Formats: sequence, structure tokens, C-alpha cells
Amino acid sequence: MNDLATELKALADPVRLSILEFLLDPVQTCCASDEGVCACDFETILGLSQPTVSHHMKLLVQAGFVRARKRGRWVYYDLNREAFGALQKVLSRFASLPVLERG
Amino acid sequence: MNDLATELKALADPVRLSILEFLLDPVQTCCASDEGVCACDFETILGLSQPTVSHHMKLLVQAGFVRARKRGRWVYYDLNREAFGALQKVLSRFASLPVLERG
DNA sequence: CAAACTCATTGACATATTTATATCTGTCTA
DNA sequence: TAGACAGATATAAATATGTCAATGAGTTTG
Repeated sequence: MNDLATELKALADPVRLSILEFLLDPVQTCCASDEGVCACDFETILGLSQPTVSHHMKLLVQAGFVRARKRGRWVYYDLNREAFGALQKVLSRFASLPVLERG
Repeated sequence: MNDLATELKALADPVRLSILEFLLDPVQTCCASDEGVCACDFETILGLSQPTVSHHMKLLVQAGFVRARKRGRWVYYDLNREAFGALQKVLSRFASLPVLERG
């Protein structure tokens, strides 16, 4: 299937958008660290079961929008901002405004 | 449901991405006019039935990415570039690069 | 007005997606 | 090493989505 469609599908879900919003501005949670937000925190934040959270995180990581780092028993997540920049650039073909280039 | 998720969902489909690609750079087709691309042309371009095309166009129009104009029996479509610009701006919150502002 | 034409809607069906329960894997610690 | 713990995977159910055949609605034209 189209690669771009897969990426967009990863974003096109209210739960996953909530996850991204939280990663954008994480409030202090029980397992938080400077590594990122712990997987277990999303269960309480989203009110969803552990496997459901795991499923959504997997999609976001596979699409490249989120990075996962395993530390012992825990997995910490944070945003991969470059992926969003790349998507913006793809969309710029359709938009009237170009994306600002660095440098 | 989340409004942004609905918009992204409208983009997150290979067929609809093909439609947008074609609207970005329309080659001459049987019913084309300066009004845009005729609905009937997409059937041959996409190899899909007329109701299926109608369904996809409806989603794209509802999400705001495409404009539809009825002229007699025909409906002509074209891109709504402002909608893509708005989406870029939403994504800029997550991206490392901001969207270039006009003016 | 009737027939033809373009597109929209309805109904049906197959596939995909979201979610949870149960279970498995890997890691830590007592 | 045994038990507890964090997260992944398998399975299953409910819902959503993509597709087409049939039909409906509005427009043009003979």
C-alpha cells in the first residue's frame, strides 16, 4: 500500500492524536524521566488497556512519528519531530505556502 | 470525533491520494474544462466504479481538501490549497520547522 | 414529455481497525 | 533462582471502511 497513506493513517486516530499531544507537552507522571514518557503512563492518561496502548504506540513508532527507547523493564517514548517536518514538506506540494527551509 | 482525525482520515487512503495527485497536475481528459476535473474522468483514471468515486470525492470535499462545482449535469473538482496550508500549520506544532508565513 | 445522461444514495458484502482478555517474553529483585 | 513487574503478542468481538450493483435525483435534449 501507499507509504504516505500508511503514515497518514497512523495520525488519523483520536487516541493517537491525544498521545502525540501529550508527548508534545508532557506533564509529570508517575514513571516520567528525562528519557521521555513511560508506556504505563498512557494507560491512565487515555483510560485504555495496556495492550491497546501498546498497539497504538507500535503504529506511531512504525510510522516514524514517535521514538521508543527500552530501559530495563520500561519503554520511554518521545516525538520524532523530523518525521513531522518531512510530512509537512510532502503536504507543501498541495499547499499554497511552502515549508521554511533551514540554513 | 476529533475534527483533525477526520481530516487526516480523508487523506489516509491510497485512492484519495491518487485523486489529489491528479488534481495537482491534471492531464487533459475527456470532460476536462478550466473549471477543474470532471467526476466521470476519475472512473477511468482510477479504474473504480462511479459510486466508489463519488464516495471518495464526498470525503475529500467534506474534509475541505477539494472543492466541487456543479455545472449542469457535470461536477468539476479542484484542490483547495488553503486547506493543506492549514493542515501544515497544525503539524508545525509537532515539527521542528515552522510554516512560512505570508507577508 | 420521454429518454438519455451525470452524479448521489442505498444496501450488501469483504476487509480493516479498534479494543479487550488471556498469555508470553524479558527484566529486575528478594 | 522464584516471583513480580513492564510490555508485546495472540485471539476474538464490535465497529468502521472500501467497494459495487441497483436505484434515485436532477439536467439536458430529442
